[in-house]
Amino acid sequence: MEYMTTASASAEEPRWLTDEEQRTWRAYMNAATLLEDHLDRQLQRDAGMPHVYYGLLVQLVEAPRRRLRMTELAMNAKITRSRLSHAIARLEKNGWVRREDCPSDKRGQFAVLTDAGYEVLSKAAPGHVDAVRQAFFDRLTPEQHKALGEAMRIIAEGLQPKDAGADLPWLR
Amino acid sequence: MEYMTTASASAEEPRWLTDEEQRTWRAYMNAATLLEDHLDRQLQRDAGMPHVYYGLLVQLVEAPRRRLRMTELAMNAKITRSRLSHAIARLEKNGWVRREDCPSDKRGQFAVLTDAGYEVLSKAAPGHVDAVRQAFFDRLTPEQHKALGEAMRIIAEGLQPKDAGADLPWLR
DNA sequence: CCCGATTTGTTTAATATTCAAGAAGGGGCT
DNA sequence: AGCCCCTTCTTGAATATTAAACAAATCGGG
Repeated sequence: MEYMTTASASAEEPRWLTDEEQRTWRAYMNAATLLEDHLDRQLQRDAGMPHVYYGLLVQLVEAPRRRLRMTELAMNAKITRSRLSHAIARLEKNGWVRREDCPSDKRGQFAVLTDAGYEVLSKAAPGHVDAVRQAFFDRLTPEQHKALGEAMRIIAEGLQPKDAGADLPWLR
Repeated sequence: MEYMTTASASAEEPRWLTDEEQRTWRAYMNAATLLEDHLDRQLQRDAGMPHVYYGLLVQLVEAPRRRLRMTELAMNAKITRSRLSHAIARLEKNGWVRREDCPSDKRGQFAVLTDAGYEVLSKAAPGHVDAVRQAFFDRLTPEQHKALGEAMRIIAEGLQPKDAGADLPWLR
């Protein structure tokens, strides 16, 4: 009951969320859920792929020579290597990405954006930007935008500690 | 290329994101991805269910007589009825929820939190609150907290318009 | 050089979600 | 009643993700 304000029977009384914190947390969860659903739907309709897959193509198009090592791509996208393997397999089947061996490390693989991948990205980008703007930026004041950006940077940083044994998705 | 700053070949030049907007959007996506992964992992480990399922139990424990109609529960959780049907089936198999017919509408079903469901929720709640605090609230100033809450409320509202034909998950 | 530990990436199975379709009841209408 | 349309919820198949295990290559000492 992450939201409970009342007492409980635990040994060390947990610091339950205040009403204000609950309201913020639920607003965050609701917005995050609806937003991801919205963008998934838009991209599935207009580009034939979910939002995460689209994000992978974006990472690739921005990378030097349009290619990235699998682990680096997983790190940029904040996902596991397993998930990435499956995703790249699907994108490869679509002809939007191909794999290449890494010359310097025989274990390594590059994911490379193909011309067809570049095409589908170019076609989908304007509609996606519109969707993001309409749902997100167009509704926020500059102050809210700024505060939200800083807050999210802090949270993202906090969830990827530099520690040795940190449980990060791309190292699992 | 939702992040592109450069020109493109589209008919109406899309309003690409500014650098600042790109930074905010990526920070948001990174934080949201890492946060969901973090909470899913914590709850899977400590309660044997993903974060969304936990959220369903929370909705039920707060509802009168610990029960909600399927559509209402889907609406509260911002998910599709199909997804909810599958989720409740799983929670039912665990003995944490049971279904009941609605007397006034023979199509209707209630999802009801069982005592076992209440137990698992009570045991998991403190650890979950800790995780949310540590990843989220403990890192934000009161000002950031406030701004973020307002921003997310606006975004969530914007994504569930009152319009007749709106494409909302629980009406699909 | 050799060995054990680590890194890299994939694979299989289990689980979860989406998508399209459909069964069944409700409600308004003639 | 009969008809049509809408709402409610579920189902089965396709897709996506997680979890656990693994092969192969690299790395760091001895």
